[in-house]
Amino acid sequence: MVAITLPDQSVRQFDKPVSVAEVAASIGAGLAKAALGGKVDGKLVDTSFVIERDAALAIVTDKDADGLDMIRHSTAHLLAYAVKELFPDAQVTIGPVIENGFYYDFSYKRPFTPDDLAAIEKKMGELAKRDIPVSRKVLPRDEAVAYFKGLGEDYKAEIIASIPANEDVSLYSEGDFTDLCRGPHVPSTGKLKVFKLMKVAGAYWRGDSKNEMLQRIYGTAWAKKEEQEAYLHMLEEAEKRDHRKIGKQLDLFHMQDEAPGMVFWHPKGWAIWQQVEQYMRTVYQDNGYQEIRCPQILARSLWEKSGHWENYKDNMFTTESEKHDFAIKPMNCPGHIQVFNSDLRSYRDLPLRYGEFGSCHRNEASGALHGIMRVRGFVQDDGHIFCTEEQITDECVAFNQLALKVYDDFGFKDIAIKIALRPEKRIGSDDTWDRAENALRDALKASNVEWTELPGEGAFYGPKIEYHMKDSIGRSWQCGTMQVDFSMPGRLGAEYVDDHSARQTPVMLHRAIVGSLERFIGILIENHAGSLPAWLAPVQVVAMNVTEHQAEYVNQVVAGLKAAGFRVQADLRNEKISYKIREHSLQKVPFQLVLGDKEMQAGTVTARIRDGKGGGENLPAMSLDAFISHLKAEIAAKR
RNA sequence: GCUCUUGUAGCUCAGUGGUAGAGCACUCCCUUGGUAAGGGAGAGGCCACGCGUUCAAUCCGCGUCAAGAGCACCA
Repeated sequence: MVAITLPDQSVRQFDKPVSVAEVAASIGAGLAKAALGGKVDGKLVDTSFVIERDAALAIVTDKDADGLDMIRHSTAHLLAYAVKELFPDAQVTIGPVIENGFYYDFSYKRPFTPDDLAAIEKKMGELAKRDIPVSRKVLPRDEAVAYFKGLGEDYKAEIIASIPANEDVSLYSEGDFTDLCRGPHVPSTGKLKVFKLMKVAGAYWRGDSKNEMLQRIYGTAWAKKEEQEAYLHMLEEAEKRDHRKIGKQLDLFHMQDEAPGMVFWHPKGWAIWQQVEQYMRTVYQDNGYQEIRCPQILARSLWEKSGHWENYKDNMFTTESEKHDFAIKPMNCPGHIQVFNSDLRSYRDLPLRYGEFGSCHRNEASGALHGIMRVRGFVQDDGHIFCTEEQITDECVAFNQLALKVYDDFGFKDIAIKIALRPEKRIGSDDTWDRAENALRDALKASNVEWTELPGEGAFYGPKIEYHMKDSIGRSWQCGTMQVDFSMPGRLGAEYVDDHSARQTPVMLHRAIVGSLERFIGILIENHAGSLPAWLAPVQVVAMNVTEHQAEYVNQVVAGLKAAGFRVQADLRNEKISYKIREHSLQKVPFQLVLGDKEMQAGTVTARIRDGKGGGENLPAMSLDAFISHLKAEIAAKR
């Protein structure tokens, strides 16, 4: 007798071992048809899996996250099947599930073209329609190696050969195609209905840049057509919001060949920058940080002490003067330690918090550069806190609160917090790491927030908290970080005098909230699709005349708004009012003042608001003072 | 850095082995028009850079630089 416990805790008795498919069929024909796999005592299996003894079973369908993963994984195999049909001499390698889809890497004598992709996708559709059964069999490892070697699939053979010799491996077959795979897979290709191949690109065999470059085909797959359409729509939306495109359209910045990875900020882009920087400056001022400024270029001897010359040289721009080597700073922390060291510090001075909008340069690999999101020259809201080990938790609690407030002010409400824990390669004793990691956990616990932990992802000198913000189309960006560092203060000779007159080395906390301002502004642009809220908008108000009679009145209004501290422009051009409105609408100006004879005679302004519903919406005509109050309220609310 | 793709007017893009075209933007003229493009004329390019092949190269080949996608990288 086999007793199967279903998720609703009901128990079904079977008089002999029973497959997942049979259990599904015993529940209902609909479920039998929908079943993609099963979860037996928490382990995902195929529908053909035979349950030999009492177990808990959940039937997996496309309504479960596990089911969707199975669909994606099986679609990756379908892709490989189609490629082998069309290009028999291509070799298969691996094909995992990734976020929103899957990929499969092939070794082939030439790159696949877009035409190839279309042909492969068509073939996949045909193979899916034929509803070919997918079957699983198990072979001893050595037999499997021989099998794939015999097929000329050297990469597969290599993968299997790295599995321990005494283990069996599972093979999945559909039609003439057999692939090594841990599984599980959907029972037949007909379950795969919604998929699309996205792009092809190179990728290294086993992810190592020393290895051969393979052809990677990316695809997306979903349970329902509408889900795929929503996903494709999101991608389109992301493309429309591309900060590089909007940066050009709104005349915010440009980049050119002579300065790869570095930004030329135009007046409007720099206006945004100034808003962000000035805002972050008040954050420093209001939270116990002292702003400082350190040199851009420091001598090699300092970088040798800090360890950068040895470990980070490839990423630093170096220069030389009168036979001495220098490096342009890639980060601000060594400079901040110099300021700390410039005086004899007491434990009473701690925690000592320094902040800097320091310009840093890193020689990033050319292929890593991306618009203003990944650059070689950048500025961070970089701060360092010198404190004692006992103070770490309190400082992290305060920082956590501050970071969340800043994200909220910028309109990011959905923040995921993670702690990156000790990596394999690290310095410091396990005891120190225990204390540091627990200090971060305690801080987040005390802050009453939830977090996830990332084992092995910490920096070599200490663990860190990471802040990931979700943007308006659901993408996640890591910006803020709080890192505990037990190493650099000692290396660079930072000390303070404790309450027994003994010299101690402080702990240093590296922290940033927005991170690189370049990148953060890129994120802001994409998050708002260029329509920045009034407090950040480079031009907050444009005042325009309907005919030239009101030119003088426009100038008066503009002068009044300027005096009130707003970023405002006049548009007195000899163009129709609808033409001007269109232009400033495309420029995403939040408020457009249309000033004609009506307004001039009444001494009022009519404001057309950007964020109104439909094509365009006006505020009621009001006095200039009333409009100034309205604008001030908008800006104060950071809407 | 690696693989593939790309580089033509300020912008978005056509195009050809015989030194180039459109729309928008720009300048001038007409127009003074009330909520997303009024009309006309004009100016504007060493076709990324260098070296080859050719009678002739923006186009073909090689190299360099830069950009894009992905990979690797992000201490």
